[in-house]
Amino acid sequence: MQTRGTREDDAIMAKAPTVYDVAERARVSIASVSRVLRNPDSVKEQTRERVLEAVRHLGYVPSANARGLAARRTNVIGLFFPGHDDVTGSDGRLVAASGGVTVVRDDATGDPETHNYYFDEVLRGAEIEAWRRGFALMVAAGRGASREAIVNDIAGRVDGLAVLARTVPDELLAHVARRIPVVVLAATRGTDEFDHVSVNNAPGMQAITEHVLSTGARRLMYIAGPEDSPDDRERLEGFRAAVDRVDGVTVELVRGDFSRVRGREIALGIEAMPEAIVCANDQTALGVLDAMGRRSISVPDDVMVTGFDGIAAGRHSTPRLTTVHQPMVELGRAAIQALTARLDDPALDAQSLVLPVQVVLRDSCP
Amino acid sequence: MQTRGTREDDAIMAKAPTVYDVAERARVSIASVSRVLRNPDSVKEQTRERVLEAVRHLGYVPSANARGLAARRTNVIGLFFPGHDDVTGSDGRLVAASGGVTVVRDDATGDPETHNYYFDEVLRGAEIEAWRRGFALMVAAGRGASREAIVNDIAGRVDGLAVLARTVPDELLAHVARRIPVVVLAATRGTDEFDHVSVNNAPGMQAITEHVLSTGARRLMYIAGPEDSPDDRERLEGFRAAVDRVDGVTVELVRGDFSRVRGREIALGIEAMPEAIVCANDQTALGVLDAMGRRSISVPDDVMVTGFDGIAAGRHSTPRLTTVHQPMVELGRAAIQALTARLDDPALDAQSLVLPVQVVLRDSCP
DNA sequence: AGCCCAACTGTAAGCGCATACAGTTGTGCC
DNA sequence: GGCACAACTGTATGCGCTTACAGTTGGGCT
Repeated sequence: MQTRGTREDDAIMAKAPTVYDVAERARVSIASVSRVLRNPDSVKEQTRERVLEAVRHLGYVPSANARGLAARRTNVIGLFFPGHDDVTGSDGRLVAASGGVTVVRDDATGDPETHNYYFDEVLRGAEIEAWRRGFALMVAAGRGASREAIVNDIAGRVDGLAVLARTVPDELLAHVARRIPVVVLAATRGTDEFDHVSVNNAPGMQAITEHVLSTGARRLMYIAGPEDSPDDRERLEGFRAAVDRVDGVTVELVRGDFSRVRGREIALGIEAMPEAIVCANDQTALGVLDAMGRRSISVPDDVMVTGFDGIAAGRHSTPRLTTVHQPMVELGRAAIQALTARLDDPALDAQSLVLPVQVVLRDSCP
Repeated sequence: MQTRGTREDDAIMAKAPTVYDVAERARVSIASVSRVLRNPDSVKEQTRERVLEAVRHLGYVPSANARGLAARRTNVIGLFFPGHDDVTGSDGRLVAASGGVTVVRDDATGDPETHNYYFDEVLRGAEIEAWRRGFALMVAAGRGASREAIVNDIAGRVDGLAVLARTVPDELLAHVARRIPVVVLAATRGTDEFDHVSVNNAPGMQAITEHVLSTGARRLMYIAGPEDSPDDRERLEGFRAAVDRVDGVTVELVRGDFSRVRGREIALGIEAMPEAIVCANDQTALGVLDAMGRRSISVPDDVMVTGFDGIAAGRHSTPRLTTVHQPMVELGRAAIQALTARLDDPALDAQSLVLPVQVVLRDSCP
């Protein structure tokens, strides 16, 4: 029965072919089809060819579900992080306005970016490492209400789950952890039994603060992040450690929220300008730079500014931002590594990996 | 048989509980367990409570594999995009240098970012839309050699696949498309039968070029992207269309590669400075701005510069970059929408959605 | 020629769930 | 009190694959 290629080529996926279909066409058993796909060397070449021909001809793609069920593992790793709030187009209807081009003028007064580069970088690291190790990567962001459903859903789909600190309620995490290994990112180990991967927040902040103090500055402002952030807490500790070792330092502590807008707001409101503003993250520091630019206050001459994170935008800001670079991509990779290590050996002790950071001196505090 | 909670709570996942375990504990059939999870209202409240208690007590999380197999759909959508080349730590060993903080000075001569924000944005849009519609999102980047394996792998795991143009060989895509719907991003429809989602490249570039010409500029340089990019081709068309409608315009066309480094290189090498440099994307334009800064050539007074994409970095560059904003997040969302539309109705005609763009006037070409 | 063993290949039993269909129970009504 | 029917619940099957185990084949030996 000869079939013209085109005939089946544009068939509208009447029914996805299965091992049975392939086996029938190749005149072998389904076991042989499975072998050709999983362990080609265990099949005679001639048989293998017949099977592969059938695979190609039928457009066969094995079902990962069936495979996962039979093999008892999915080969997928999940990454869960705090959600980008769904601001854009809340009703979700897109209009195809083909031919539509509008022109607007952006005078820099509009809403600043809300985007957090941090997660992109972590995600990139995770993606690279996961596929390198033969795992697919599934991503999910925390949506307020449906968080539990999503976490449960993803937990049933993966062999292991990496979660950003504070994005999943402890109880839910504990529930999930009974089924698959969980690694927590950006938090050092507390009393829980999970693996952790974090960066050297306190020593990093301490080092950059010491650098600031080494310039002779004594009147400092510290713009912190949200109180429930473990990262923020550690950074503040590092800052205090540095400050406490030097006499005659005055500190004004302001609570920010890690955002650029808030950094700008705060900096616009400063009356008695300090000699240096140490920010808990880069976004905040960039907001401060925005404000100083607007107020025509020279950085670093009138006030020095430092950040923390090492996001790309800081390399191109005006002035270029002095900061502590944390290895975000490595963080993602390390999470996957920790997870695969535990999958290989579930009996491993819970580990807590702390990645090194780097103080990067640029123009905002030379 | 009473069991103290703690006993099982810290069990090291001896074996993930299944519906059978839950059913046994709740003294119901597995069908009822399944109903409680999928369709709670179809079960008497009292029974439901017993089941939920068992779920909680046992730490039960349903297997998506088994569910997907039985239900014949995975509820996962895949996103495939060109890979970030795996540059960092090629051997993959991480050293936990806890306590390690190094200090470096960054004088802006080092390697510029290689990172492409474009994909991050698209990914974000896809992620939002997928989960909103009840699909999980699986991401994969194209790795040179193993591309075929990865695409096949992911194809077996998802109900639909979104692919960035030119990242997957046609033949492979055709193979996959016989099993699941495929939508191609950032390319208008050619001869294939896939759904497409793209942006209004040509009209957008035409509009911004017209704006440049409206300032009176007549000697232009155009820095294009790689030749095999459909986006680039369309933008160049738009540029030409604008230029052709005005007399006395001279154009020098240079071939770039969409990267910031290359943009800088090219701009550093310019001898006869044009009145305006129109770039095929923002990264290139930012590189040009870098170069002009270094050469102390004033933008826009001595030369105007425009980009295309609307990445966040352009909002904060010096000077702020005039560009064409393309809705990257919307692109990702639209891809998911197209996919779900086709899943709902496989008989749909292949559609080609073109999203509108927006010319954003900022300081580099006011 | 007969035997043994290596190299293949086939058979069959699940993996954990959804669901059609077949009970079972409880309620309102005559 | 008995019947019809609604509201639940249980039984049984199959989704598409992996894999232990049981054939089958053929070549090298004696």
